[in-house]
Amino acid sequence: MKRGGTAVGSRLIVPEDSWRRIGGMGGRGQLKTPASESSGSGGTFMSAKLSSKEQKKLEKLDRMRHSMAHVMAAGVLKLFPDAKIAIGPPIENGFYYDFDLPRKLTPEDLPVIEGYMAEVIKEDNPFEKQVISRDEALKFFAGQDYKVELINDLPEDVELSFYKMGDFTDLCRGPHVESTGRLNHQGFKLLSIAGAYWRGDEKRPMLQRIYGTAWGDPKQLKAHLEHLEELEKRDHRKLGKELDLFSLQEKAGPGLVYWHPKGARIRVAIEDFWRQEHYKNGYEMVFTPHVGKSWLWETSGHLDFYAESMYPNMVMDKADYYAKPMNCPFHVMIYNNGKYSYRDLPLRWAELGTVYRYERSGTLHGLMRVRGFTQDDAHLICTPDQMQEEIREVLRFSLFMLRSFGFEEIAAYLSTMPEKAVGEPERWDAAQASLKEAIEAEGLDYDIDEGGGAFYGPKIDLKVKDALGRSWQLSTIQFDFNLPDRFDMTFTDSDGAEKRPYMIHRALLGSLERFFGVLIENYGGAFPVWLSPVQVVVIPVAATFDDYAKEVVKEMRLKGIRVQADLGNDRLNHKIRYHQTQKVPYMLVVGEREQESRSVNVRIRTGEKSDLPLDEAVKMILKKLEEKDLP
RNA sequence: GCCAAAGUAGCUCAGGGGUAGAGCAACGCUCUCGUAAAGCGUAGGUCGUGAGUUCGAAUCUCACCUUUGGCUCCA
Repeated sequence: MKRGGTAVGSRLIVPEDSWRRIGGMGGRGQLKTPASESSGSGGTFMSAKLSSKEQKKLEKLDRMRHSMAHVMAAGVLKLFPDAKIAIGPPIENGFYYDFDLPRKLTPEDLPVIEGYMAEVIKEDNPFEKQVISRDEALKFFAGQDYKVELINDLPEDVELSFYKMGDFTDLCRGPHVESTGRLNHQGFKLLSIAGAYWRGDEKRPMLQRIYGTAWGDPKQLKAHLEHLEELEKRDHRKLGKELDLFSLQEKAGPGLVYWHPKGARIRVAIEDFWRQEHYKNGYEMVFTPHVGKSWLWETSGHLDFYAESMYPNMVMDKADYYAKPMNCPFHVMIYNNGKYSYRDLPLRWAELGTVYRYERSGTLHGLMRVRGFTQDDAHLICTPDQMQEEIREVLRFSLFMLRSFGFEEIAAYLSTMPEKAVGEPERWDAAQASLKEAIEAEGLDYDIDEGGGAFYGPKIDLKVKDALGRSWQLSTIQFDFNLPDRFDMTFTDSDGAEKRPYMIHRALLGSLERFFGVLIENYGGAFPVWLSPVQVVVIPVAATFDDYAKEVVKEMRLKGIRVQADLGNDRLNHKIRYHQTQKVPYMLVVGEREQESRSVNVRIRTGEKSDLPLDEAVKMILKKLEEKDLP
């Protein structure tokens, strides 16, 4: 495969999800996304930072979208008078409503429903609120099982209200717009149909959900739809194919990533930088096995709490082996293989460790959620005295790494002690205080998720905002009060006593696979020069100049530049077009003029052109490499 | 895992009970070319896998695999 075509399609972009912990264990229930994630339009990064004016605007949009959900339900009831209706809240950029319908919806139903909705809007029906007693409400919704359940589940002291709009009445807390005329009949679009469990519970009935987007006017709707198109263009799965970066192959197992040579070039660039910076920051590298005997996972507790996320056992010599879902027990094994004193600490051990986790088939998603991935993992083992300094340093290091990859907007989330937790409260307090202190020292915006930490320790997560305004959780710094106990880790303190060290897990980029996916989408495949798989292509205007082109390649390759000549039989225009679609940062066109003056005509990916002496061009490119800049 | 949709050449897709199609890419030849697609030709497919219906299946049925959109944003 060499030259890919283009693709068009239409689908919703998935909100960022893949929330990966790096250490400890426990079920999925312990995963918590930071608070303040979901509200607002256009993807609010830090809801707390919104001005009151922006807040008001959002409230207005939310109200409009909520009303739009009612309008859609009214439209669906016209199509299916027997439909059972569930819930229909406003969401980011739009709304949805869940239905229990007599037949499966098809995409062809959506325009029909849209038509009904436009009619309802034009009718300019007022939204009328009426407070209603529980009995009346139950009577009204007799047969509407979901509504009945909702009513019964509402606390006794809550005032129930109905909103009536035309002949559609819904149990609703409101608020709504005054009347449907306030909605823009050209400002909404139904986007997709999806299955959704009633109340998100997989043991309950599967409902049909219709998602829609709604805006104040057609212009905003258009802008939003264009934004969705842009997201689609940048989809890492699409770009991964077009730029020949990676693949996932069903024959060989879902959720397992193949890094092709061009993707591997990028990964190696990332890893080289990563190792170099870790050594500069006082880390040591370790390498640990991919599998370990059950003793390890019994001791760590993974087999008790994490088994359903692990690949099943392999039996060899009558012993059970498991592929590692986390690196931490192995790092602990290295620690416990020796004896350390306070003089040896802190230890900072890093590993690009590949782990395997069973993810449910329906949750796999390109590089973003996979079953085998490489964490840029490290464990810090230190004395209580060193803890604060270690946290501050690791946070500083995280920010440096993220910024090196072009992410400038970074926010922190601090998750604190949950109800069920291991470790003494004093240790939690000390750890939380040091996390908070470090965040403040770096001047980061942050939110606190009270009680949102894992049972084994508090943590800081860092989220970055990408070029399209989406936020991605990448770094995580987590205390672990569990493994040191379970593995009985100790160090000898200055008073000769054996004491328990602090252990901190951390991943800066998260997983290389996911980080790669984020990078691809952030740059839309047009990477900074230092990450570009092919940095320079030399194109002779005719075969007569092949030798000079080869000479230019040789010269640049010696300088460490990833360069190749395109000596194919194709036309110049064709070659330029191809390498442009491959988003190669620099094309050097060479012909008679250039050969005679030992120069090159530099065509930058942006379309800019300039004539430069060969050695100047080399210098310019090396500078961009050094600065990790775009071309 | 569950619901829905999809899987046809390396890529993007059309077709649809009766000999498998296009464009791009690949390969060959011609042209020797100055900044986003030269021309002609050749080759390329167990139509996701397996079973079934049928004289005949890529097409219809069923099962499985994989992919895609969703599955705690609460009346």
